Order: sequence, then C-alpha cells, then structure tokens
Amino acid sequence: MADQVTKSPTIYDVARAAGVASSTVSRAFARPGRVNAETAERIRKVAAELGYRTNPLARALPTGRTCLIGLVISDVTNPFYNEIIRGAQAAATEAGYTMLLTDAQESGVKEREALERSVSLVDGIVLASSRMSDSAIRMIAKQRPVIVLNRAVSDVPSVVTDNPRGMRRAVHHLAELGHERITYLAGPEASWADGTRWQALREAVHDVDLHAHRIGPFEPTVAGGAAALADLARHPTSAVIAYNDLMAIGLIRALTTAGARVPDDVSVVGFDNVFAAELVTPALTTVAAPLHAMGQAAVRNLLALARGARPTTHGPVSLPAQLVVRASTAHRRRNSTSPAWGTTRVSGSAARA
Amino acid sequence: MADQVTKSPTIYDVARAAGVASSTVSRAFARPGRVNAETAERIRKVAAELGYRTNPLARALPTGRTCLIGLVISDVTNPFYNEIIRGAQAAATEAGYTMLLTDAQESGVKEREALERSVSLVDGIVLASSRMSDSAIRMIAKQRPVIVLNRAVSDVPSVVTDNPRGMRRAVHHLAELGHERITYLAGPEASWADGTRWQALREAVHDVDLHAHRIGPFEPTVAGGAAALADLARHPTSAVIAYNDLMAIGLIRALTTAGARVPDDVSVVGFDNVFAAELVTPALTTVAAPLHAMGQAAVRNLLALARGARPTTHGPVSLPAQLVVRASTAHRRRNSTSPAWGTTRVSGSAARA
DNA sequence: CCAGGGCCGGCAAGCGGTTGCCAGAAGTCG
DNA sequence: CGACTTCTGGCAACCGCTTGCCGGCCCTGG
Repeated sequence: MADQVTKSPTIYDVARAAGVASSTVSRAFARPGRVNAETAERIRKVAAELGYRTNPLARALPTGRTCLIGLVISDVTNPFYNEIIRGAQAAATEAGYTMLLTDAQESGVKEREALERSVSLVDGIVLASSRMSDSAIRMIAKQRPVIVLNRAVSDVPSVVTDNPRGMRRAVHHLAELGHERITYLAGPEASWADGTRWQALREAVHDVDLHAHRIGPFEPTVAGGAAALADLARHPTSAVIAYNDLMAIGLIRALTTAGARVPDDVSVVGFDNVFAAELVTPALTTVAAPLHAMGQAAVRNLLALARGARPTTHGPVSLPAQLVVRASTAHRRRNSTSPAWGTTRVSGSAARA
Repeated sequence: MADQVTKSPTIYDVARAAGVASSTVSRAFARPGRVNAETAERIRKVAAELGYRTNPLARALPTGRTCLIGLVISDVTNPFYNEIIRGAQAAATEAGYTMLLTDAQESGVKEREALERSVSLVDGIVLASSRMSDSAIRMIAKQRPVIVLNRAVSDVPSVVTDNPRGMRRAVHHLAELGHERITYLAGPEASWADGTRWQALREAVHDVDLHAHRIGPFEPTVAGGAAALADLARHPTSAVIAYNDLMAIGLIRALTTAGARVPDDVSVVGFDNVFAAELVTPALTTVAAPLHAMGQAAVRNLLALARGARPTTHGPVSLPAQLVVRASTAHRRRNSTSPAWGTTRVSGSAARA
C-alpha cells in the first residue's frame, strides 16, 4: 500500500536515461516525425523500461486539451440511459477520450453545480435530458462545446430522436387496431421530449381523425405511471400512450391490479424501448429510440465540434425511431367503451352497449 | 460558438485587479485564515466580478490531487450497476470529488486499457466486478488507492455483499417450501461472486439436508438464463437459484415459453434485486444486494484510503443481503418431480407419481 | 524601551509537459 | 563550391496554481 509514494517517472527521468533533452522526449511521443526515427525508438525503449507514462494532467495544462468529455445525465438510475452511456463511452474511447459521468439526480440545481465543478476539466460536454433552463445551457455552451441530447435548445447543437415520426407510427398502429381515443400520459414539464411528443400526438391524431387527451404531468417513473391510473379512470380511453416506458409499465401494473386487462381492455404504448420493456408482461409495445446510436452520435458530434467544426446543421440531428409492436396493444373491443376497472364510475355519458 | 476562445481569468488577473500578489489570491481560496479576512473578502469579490474559477487541472499539477475518482464497471448496460453508480456518485459528490466512469464491456483487456489511460488522472479507483486477474488488480493498487467491489482480492480492500448469508436465506426459503433439489445456474467463471455463491449454496444446502447441482457457466444476461434451459431440462429440479436476476428472468421466460409454469412447476430465485426484478411476471424472488449502499461504501472507503487511512479491516467489508420474496417461488408440487416441459424426456429414473 | 513572536503579504521555485525559436549538421542545387 | 533547405536536437519560456521561505509590521511582556 505504501508503495504509492514512489513517484512515477517523468520525461526528465527518461531524458536523462536516454541522454537527450526533455523536449526531445516530449516530441518523441507527441510528434513522431519531428524527431529522428532511431532516436525516437531509443527513447521509447528507455521509457518503456522505466515504465514512463505521460501524465495527462501535465500535458493538459499547456495544451488546454484534457481528452476528457463530460456526460451529464438527468438520472443515472433510469434504464433509458444505460445504452446511451455505453454508446457515448464507445465513441469516446474510440477517439481516445475518457468520459466523466455525472448524475444530476433530476435536479437542475445539482446539474449546475456538477457542471460548475467540471467544465474547466473537460474538452466538451454532452447534456442528456438536461433539466436546466435554455439560457443556462447556452451559458455553459459559451465556455465549452456542448451537445444536448434529447432536447433542442436554439443555438446549441443537439441530437434527438424523431419523436414526431415515432409518434405517428404509434398512432397509426393504434388506429389500425380500431382505437378512437388516445390518452397521453405526460411526463415532467421540464422535459423537452414531453412537449414534443404531446405536440406530435395531437398532429398525428388529427391526421387520422382520432382524439387525443392529455393527463398529467406525472413523474417519469413506474410509480408515476401507476399514479396516473386515477386520472385515467376519470376519463378512460381504450388506448394510452405514455411519455416513457417506465410510466407505461407502471400504468399497466396499476391497471392490472385494478382488474383491467392489458391489452384486452386497454392498449398501452410506451416510449424509448428500455431494457425492461420486453421483460414485462405483457411485453410492451413501444417507440424505440436508437439509444446506443444517440449516445454515439452525441459524442461524435461533440468531438467534431471540439475539433473546431462548425455545428453541422442548425437544426437538431434527428435519429429515426421505430415502433416495436409487442403484446401491450390489441384490437379495441367494441363493448369496452366504459371500463370495468374504473375506480370511479365515469359520468355515465359513455353508456354500456 | 466562437466565444470559446475567450480565456478564463487566472489568479494573476485577479491578483492584478485586486492589487495583490498571485500567491495571496491562491491562499485566499485554498487556505482561508492564512490571509487577512478583509483582504480575502476583497479578493473574493474581485474574483467573483471577473468570473474567476480555480482551474482544477492547474491545481492538481503541484498538489498531485485531482479530486477525481475512477469507477470502472464491467458492464454499464447491466442494470445491476445503476444504483451502484448512483451510490458512488452520491458519496463522491458529497466529498467534493468528481467521478470518471468507465465501462469495461465485460472485457479484462478493455478494462486494463481504460485503466492505463486513467490511473494517472485519478486519486483513487473503484473496480466494480472487475474481470481482471488478481495480480493485475494488485498491480494497479500499487499505483493508486483501489477498492474492489463485489469481489475479494487479497491485499486489496473490498466491499461485497454477504453472499453466504443471502444464499442461506434463499435456501431456507426454498426448503420451507418443500423443495429438495436445487439447481444453481452459474455465471461467468471470472466472477468472484459466482464462486462465492456456489460455495455458499453447497454449504447451505448441506445444513438443511438438501441437494444442489450446478449447471453452467452461462452469460450473466437474460439470454444466458434462457440458454440454461436445455441444461436444466437434462437434469430438472423443482427449484433453481440463478447467479443473478437477469439470468433468472431469462430462465423464467424460457421455461414459460416451453410450457412450464413458474412458480408452480419450478421455483426460481435470483440475485441482486435489480430494478426489473419486481417488474417481470411472475415478480422475482431474489436476494437483494444493498446496491446503493455498496457504491457509497466503496467510494467512502476509497476516499478514506486516499486520505491515508490504513485499510480498515483486512477482510472485505461485507454488507448485509436480504431475501425479497415475491412470486417466482412457491411450494413444490408433490407430483411434479418430472417436468412436463423438458425438451428432452429425462432418463426415466424419476418416475411420474 | 527592546526582544520575541504572530500575522500577512510577496517572492520565486517548482509540478510535468509543450512548443517557438535557434543553431549545427547534412543534404540539395545551380 | 557556396548558398539554401531540411532535419534534428536543445534551450527556455510558459500553462495556472501551490507553497516554503523571507521579511516588514505590530503587539506583547519584561
């Protein structure tokens, strides 16, 4: 344990051992070609013997590049991010960057504090589902290259999923199954995705002549979805689209324990296609976001930005979403306009057949 | 976007503006008390006006402390780590440290490479379910304080869950339900936890006079669990304990599609109590690891170590595990010694009642 | 009234690299 | 053969902050 005091060798040690100047050692590593091939080889050999490794910190000081990128996530606990993290990580590693992960714990304030402490450390930042205000984001985008993920902020490049298209597909699917009224379970109000999805739903629904109704907002969690049951019962529909999979799962569970059957009594569609979506019973029909690709795209774009590229397009980069049809959606049953599961009997307007 | 060229102010800028020496500015922040209260106050005010923030990199160079800790995870995609990450993050933030997250992608080699690039950056490292060899771990423990999570390596402090106790509880639970033979679905061979669990199972089973049988190893994933079905069918038992929840879930699914009922035909117990465990149908009975606490404990111990504390005990810090009984375990049915679901009919030795 | 001790601020030497500039050696060319 | 490149290696000045050491000033006690 106490071995840790042995300081690791520096370029000076290597320089002395190899009989050259420290600058030559530095160049042998940082700028091969700038130094004679043989010399470089020799230096490299000596360095290897000494176990020399260039100290990234010391390197970063004069160059200003740390080869670190920050990934800030609104809630690491949310399975939605698992694949995003991995995608980001992959892209970072591939480019020789290391990732600094920060959990904002669904709090704009904590997010800010964390950022405060790390902006100066990183070469760029990916903000995943940031809960900060647009202006706060723009503020930090002034200090470092920033890419926002799953959100659009004017003047800041972003990558998002094609929510409108995904939503349209979900609506068409539901329409084909004979559903006429769709309830949207809203997520957090601070969420850009939530706004986009609801907006997309209204448009999609209009196209195919259905009706949409929004309830919420709820927490974007299983508990939040379950909590939505009461509101849903007050204004029941045969189909529900939830802000995300977690809420969809929560709702399904609540419905089930309330005695309703999914998908027979009500069809439920989620968003994101998180890992658990195919595990639950019934398996969840959901709009799949290309999670891995998003993480990857975000980091790649960020790195391009950091290298001085102009922000590619002025709009967000939009990645295609797909509808994954599983077992939580089915044909609407003609005689099930009014639910048997309502905690409150509905206003009577919807008469039983 | 181009604003990023504006360099941020340094202590020199502040010093000039405040009419003091740079060292005084430095001390005003780093060592309050060493400098006159009024002066400090004035400096702080000027600094605030200039928007000065101390550059952690520059600070780290002379001090050698980066206030960064590395968390290396064998597979970020595994939900098992979600809460661990958060626990670790919480403990780190609370101590003013930032976390560097690395995904080893279940590869000892990638793990090593990643470490290679980051050891020199961090003040300490938490290795979660490392896939590296003991000696490799000891090697890096020589360079930096290291805590291994979910594994025991001699001479390196670690935090683990109390697998033996957890296993004992699971076995007793199964015994009470009348099961006599238990199959263990083994996880990765490189996994320390796997060895411990199997060992614990054998002992626990011996105590209560049951029988245990091990099949595997399998991938510690849903697919791995599903893949285990064939082996299980060859040697069926009424109860199964899986290396982890993911495998348990996979097995349950495979069993179900093969026509077996869980828990009626076979009881399944998992390990870890990941998020999805309570979501699946039937909800999974599992040995719950204190995920959040583990991440937290790991980081706290690491920080203590980094501060120069002697490794607390010489054995691993063991956190209590609990059995969470849900719906995937039930009384053994007398007449179900031989399964109706076997893909291969069993050797006939186990006659139908 | 003077010696001794705090308190405070400044000086300057690093921490471990990078890099602009310089100069000697070697190669090129008319 | 001399002028001009090109190739290589060294020198030294940073990058932004920390910190050991010094010294002036003021306070206190004998």
